Amino acid sequence: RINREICTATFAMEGKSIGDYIKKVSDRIPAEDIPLLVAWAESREFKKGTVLLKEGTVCREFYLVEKGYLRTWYNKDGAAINLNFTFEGAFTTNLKSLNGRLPSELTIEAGEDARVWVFNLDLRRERPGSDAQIVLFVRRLALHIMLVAEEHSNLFKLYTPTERYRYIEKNNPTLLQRISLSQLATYLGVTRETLSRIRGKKV
Amino acid sequence: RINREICTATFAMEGKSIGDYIKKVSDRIPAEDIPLLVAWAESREFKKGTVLLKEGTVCREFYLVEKGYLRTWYNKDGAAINLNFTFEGAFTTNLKSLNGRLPSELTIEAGEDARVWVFNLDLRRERPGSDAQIVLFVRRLALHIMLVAEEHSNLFKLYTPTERYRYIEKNNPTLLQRISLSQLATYLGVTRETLSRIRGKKV
DNA sequence: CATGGATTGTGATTATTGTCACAGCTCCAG
DNA sequence: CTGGAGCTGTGACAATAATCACAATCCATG
Repeated sequence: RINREICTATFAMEGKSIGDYIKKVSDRIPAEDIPLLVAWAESREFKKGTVLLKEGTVCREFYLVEKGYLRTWYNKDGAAINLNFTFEGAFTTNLKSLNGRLPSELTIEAGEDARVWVFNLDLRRERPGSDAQIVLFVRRLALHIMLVAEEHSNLFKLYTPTERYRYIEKNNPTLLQRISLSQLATYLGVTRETLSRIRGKKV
Repeated sequence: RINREICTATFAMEGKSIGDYIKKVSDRIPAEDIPLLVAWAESREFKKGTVLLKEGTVCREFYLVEKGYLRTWYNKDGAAINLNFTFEGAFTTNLKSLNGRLPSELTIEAGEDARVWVFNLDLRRERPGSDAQIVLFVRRLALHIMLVAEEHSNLFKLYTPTERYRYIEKNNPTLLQRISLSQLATYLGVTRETLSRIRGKKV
């Protein structure tokens, strides 16, 4: 059994600044504009289980995880189906809700105690002059988030459950270390029993 | 058995101009900028089976279908897995390849004889002055395309094969009329035999 | 309108996954 | 240290889908 506390510390941002993660999304953002983005964001703490985006509300924020992780899930007939885990240094939001001003079908909550940079779109409007580069950044970020989501989708469209697990094992082992088997099972579209058996089989 | 020719005619653009479809993607594009976009695009004809985007090449275009349809597929161990069908009035491209200048893992080809508006990103650069609104349009279009793709992904993440078929039957019956059973099967992630049996069952 | 290749339907069998039940394990609170 | 709630592992069985084989049907072409 892996000690969750140690893992969290290991994966924390480790001296990298929020600006570094902004650059990672868009290297075409001029360096002098990054302080504008940083000034816009607000750092907040969330206890494990705290809901950042509630099903039924319109999403007006996006999030950059500094410590801990966020879990995005869909409520299917009372059961939670996990669609995304966002770890340190990564962004998340609900683009469908945010872009279309639609009530969210998804919930985003803290999977561990978390520190998160919150970018609120309504707050941004109150900061004149900084708009052009920020709009550019938000659009790049949106595409970035969608392309990450597409990779998860392809697991389902192209692979069998066993192949999905092997893919995660190879390309995203962080998930295996930090996410419980039951949580990971819905993320891979199988029951916890099936995932337990896949994991038990030799490679 | 439905006659494919008649269907195609029924679903063709019917007097709607390319400008109408641009407006549908982004109602914030000023009317006076639409001619710029229209001037940028080039109308081309493709015979059934012609490849518009070849696996391994970098995608530098996006497409608006005027007549016929485009089929986007992934080559898995020699077998084609269909990821998208783009019909009259809809846009498509490979955003991962286009955005990251990466060789495409996907192929886009004409599923019927087709007439297509081709928007070439390299051509756009040669048209000074029209850039700002076009960049805005391309970004909105990218998000639009991704959100459509997300709907297909959710079929896999949330539904069983039978539920997927029923969903398409209800929300996208065009697919059932215009796509052959074998092609539709890989799109739904089942074998053609299984799809045949699902279709045979009473609701 | 006949014909042959491509597509679709269907049965038999196998493989995979889900469901249900329960035992064992972990870890925190008292 | 001890209970107990919440995970996880595993067996038995049911449900679902894949695979293989072949018959039936469709439909473009000559």
